[in-house]
Amino acid sequence: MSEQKQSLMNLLETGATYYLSHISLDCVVFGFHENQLKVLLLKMKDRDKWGLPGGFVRKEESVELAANRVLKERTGLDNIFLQQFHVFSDPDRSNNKDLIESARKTGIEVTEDNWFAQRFISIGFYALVEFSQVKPTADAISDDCTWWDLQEIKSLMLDHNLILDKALETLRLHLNYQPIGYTLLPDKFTMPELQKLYETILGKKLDRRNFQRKITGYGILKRWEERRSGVAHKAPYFYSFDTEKYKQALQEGLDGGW
Amino acid sequence: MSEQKQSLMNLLETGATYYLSHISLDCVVFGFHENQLKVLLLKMKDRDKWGLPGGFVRKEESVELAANRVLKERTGLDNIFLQQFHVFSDPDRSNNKDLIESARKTGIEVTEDNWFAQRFISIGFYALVEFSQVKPTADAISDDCTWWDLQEIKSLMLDHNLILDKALETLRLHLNYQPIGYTLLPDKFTMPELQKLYETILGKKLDRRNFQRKITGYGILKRWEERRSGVAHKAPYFYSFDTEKYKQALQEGLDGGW
DNA sequence: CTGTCATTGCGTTGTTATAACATAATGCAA
DNA sequence: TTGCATTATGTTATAACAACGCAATGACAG
Repeated sequence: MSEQKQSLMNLLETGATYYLSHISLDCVVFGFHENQLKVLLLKMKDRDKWGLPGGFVRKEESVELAANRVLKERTGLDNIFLQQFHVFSDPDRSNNKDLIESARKTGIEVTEDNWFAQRFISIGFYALVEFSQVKPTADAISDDCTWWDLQEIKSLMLDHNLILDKALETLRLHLNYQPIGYTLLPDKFTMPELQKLYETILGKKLDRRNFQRKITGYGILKRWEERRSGVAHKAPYFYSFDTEKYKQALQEGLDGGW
Repeated sequence: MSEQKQSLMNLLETGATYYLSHISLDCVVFGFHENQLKVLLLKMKDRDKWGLPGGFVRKEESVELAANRVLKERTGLDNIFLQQFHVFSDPDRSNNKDLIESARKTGIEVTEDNWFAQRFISIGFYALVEFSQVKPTADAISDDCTWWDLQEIKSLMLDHNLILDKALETLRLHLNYQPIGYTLLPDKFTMPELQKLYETILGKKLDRRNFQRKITGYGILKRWEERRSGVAHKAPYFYSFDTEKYKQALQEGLDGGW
């Protein structure tokens, strides 16, 4: 028996003992690569359906801890920037039809009375991670785990499209009073890269010069003498976030809006 | 046996059959009266502890529906403006010590294995209601249900202070891109009353004239010819919300910040 | 009836933030 | 060397905002 199949059977048998019933969580993991906003998705076993990485809450942990644990398994990363944003609880959102179907494809029948087949209320989290640091790893009910361009994502399993939309909406709102980027970009980045990140999240173009003025006005950036070379055209400066002031801004909040 | 005691025993016996396990909800109900922001609280039976109105989620309903149901029982109101804002899930936040203690005071022993004694994850909602319309009604584990001035609220049961603080924080943020007042004020109100509401929520003074310009600029108010009379000093105009444009503003969002 | 006074309604001004546009500098490529 | 796309920095017009002035009002005291 494959390791994955073993792990799934294990979940089905012991789920009820280790996890809280009725409660699940789903994570919208945002990354940024090649000037594109990416989302980490899992492909359901032997099916064409994709879905968000998710999991369950152990009997002794908080939902935040659970989300961290789940994402550690999917990305290899610790201490991910995580934010819960909504609870999805439509009674018809899931009897886990999709998950049960995927289990069946693995050769495991899930009965109606199984812990896995119950109604789940899902707590939505969004995560902002550094693309290059992530090692996408599938879970017990999935074949594949990869990044998707936000624009290319079509129909997802269950209500995951709804969850994704709500996550993006929330992220856009948070942009108005929170600095964003520290967890999404590499240590050193250029102004055009940071701007592109904002433009991608907001889904609209911004003026280069006004963007620069505004973002530097927050005082959370420090500029290096060094410039990016190798690419064509005038070399842009490298920037990094001033972690001290960044964290301060996270707590105290910014003012402006976009 | 009292009706309340009967209802509590009923809950303890049938809770597991009708409600989802591990999931509860708590509501921070805001009202506005005599230029004060009020919060609806319940007094735990025969104890000095007060707490937020809360409840559980029936097996076939969404958490939003559950919150509406609970608040209908506590306030007599339907169609309350409700907003979920956070999930509280610290594993130590509650083994329902306070509720069990209150049940004991009623003369009911709750055993460790009872449905009531399990760990609960609570979904926080805030509600904005019209003070005068509310008929505060205690529940099975409480003695009393009344409005409290926000400033006078001291130590609450469990983590309810945390929940209250988070609700207020969220409300303040929402003020930046949502019109507020339609559900908190009577049909007709004056500009100073509306301003006082904003000032109370924000916890700071605003300039009369700038406030008027900004709020009328949203185009969600209509002014009556009529003025408030009887009170001393110059009579202020009455205003009402233009429900059409108000709802539109709720959906599309406002821009400014306070 | 009359003057007082706190409050309301409407208006003005100076400052700051924002949007839109201009110009010079840079570094690779032809 | 020149062309060109891109970056860095600067300027200007407009809109938003904060701070303040002043006349009108209406209950109240005398």
